Amino acid sequence: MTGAARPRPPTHTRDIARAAVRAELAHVAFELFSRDGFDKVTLDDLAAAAGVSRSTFLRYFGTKEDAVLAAYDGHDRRTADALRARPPAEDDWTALRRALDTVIERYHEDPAGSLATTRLVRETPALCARHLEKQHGWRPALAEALAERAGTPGDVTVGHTVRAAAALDCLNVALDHWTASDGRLDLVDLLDEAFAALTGA
Amino acid sequence: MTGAARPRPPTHTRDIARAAVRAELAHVAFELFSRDGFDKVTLDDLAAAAGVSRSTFLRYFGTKEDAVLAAYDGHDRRTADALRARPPAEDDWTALRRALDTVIERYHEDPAGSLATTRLVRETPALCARHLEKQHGWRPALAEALAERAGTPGDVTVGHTVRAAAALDCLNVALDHWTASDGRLDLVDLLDEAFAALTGA
DNA sequence: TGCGAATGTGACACTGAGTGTCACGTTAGC
DNA sequence: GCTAACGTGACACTCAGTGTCACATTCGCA
Repeated sequence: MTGAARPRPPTHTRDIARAAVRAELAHVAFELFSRDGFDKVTLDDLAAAAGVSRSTFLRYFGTKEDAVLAAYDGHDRRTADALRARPPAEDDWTALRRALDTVIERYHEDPAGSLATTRLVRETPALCARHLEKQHGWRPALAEALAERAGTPGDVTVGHTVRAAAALDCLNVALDHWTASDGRLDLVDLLDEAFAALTGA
Repeated sequence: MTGAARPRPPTHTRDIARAAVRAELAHVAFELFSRDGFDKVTLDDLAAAAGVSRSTFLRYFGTKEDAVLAAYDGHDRRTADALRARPPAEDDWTALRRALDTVIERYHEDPAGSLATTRLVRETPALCARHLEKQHGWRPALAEALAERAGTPGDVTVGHTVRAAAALDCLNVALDHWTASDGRLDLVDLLDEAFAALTGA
């Protein structure tokens, strides 16, 4: 019965400030990584460039990789929510394809920035690996959303998981080609093509 | 014109000995990891347990993770070869499914060992991540094999890549369920179910 | 307005992974 | 037997990531 149970204080001021600092740190980090290469930049470099201590930087981002990959935070929840919002009668593939529009949106909002980020991630083995790992974590959320759509929440079948995974593959492959084309190819077309290759083959 | 161009000396004795040492090191490492947990075991522990120096251990396996994941070496090449060996008329899905029998075989040869390895990998974030990364590297080889089957070697389409990726997902999801069932469920059935969820949905 | 607690930050020490280098001993080829 | 290549061990080094501590600021509350 101590005052331990206070997860959210009355004021959100701190949280807002914290988010702003986080964004600024991510920005500085991205600039350095792009200029010098991810591996060449040390945590000390980042801290110095951002004007904070190494400790502080690591408090905002647990790892060097996270400073870049934070850009993808929330994609899983948003996609899962979009999936749940699709008409219940819609088949899984269509629902997944439409849910991914939520992700694609972000790329259309800032094509140049998205392209630069994607390119950095794909070209840096450490980032690529960590991104793969994080994205792998999206799978359960999507599979669960599919199970809910099927009217059996909590009962995630092999099928739900496989389809969720395949949909993420489609996204990745489409992004690979989009990046390789320097953003000239249409992301929507690429994603449609990827899904088509899956459903009708 | 110096004697630099001699990639393979007359005798293979060294290579054979090297492979044996490598296998022994992997075995010792696996025992330690299983007993104490991957993260608790340091490179010094491994070296001491194997009776070699830390340097030597790192020469055989570039990273701690590789000492475990070396078990999967060659799976990509074998699967791609199996894919190329399938009848040209066979559709991609069937060919992929059959090619994965090559991988499944290994699990039937030593179910207990495979189960232990798979479990260790899935339960250890660092191993899971590294495995994901390595397996991601199989994709191009499989996609290229599909392109060759299509009579267009070198021309890897979005479809080839997506189907290769999806097939690997099927393998992973099937293995997840197999591991979760302590090896009681049939791996072949699980893999069939995964592919079925993909092709007919 | 002032007090106390929580919180953000910096400084520091520490562990452990991975890299590179060098010297030594063994082994293989001639 | 001589020589060159190779495997190994012993270091030293960099850097990521963790944990701890003290200090300062800020917020909640009286």
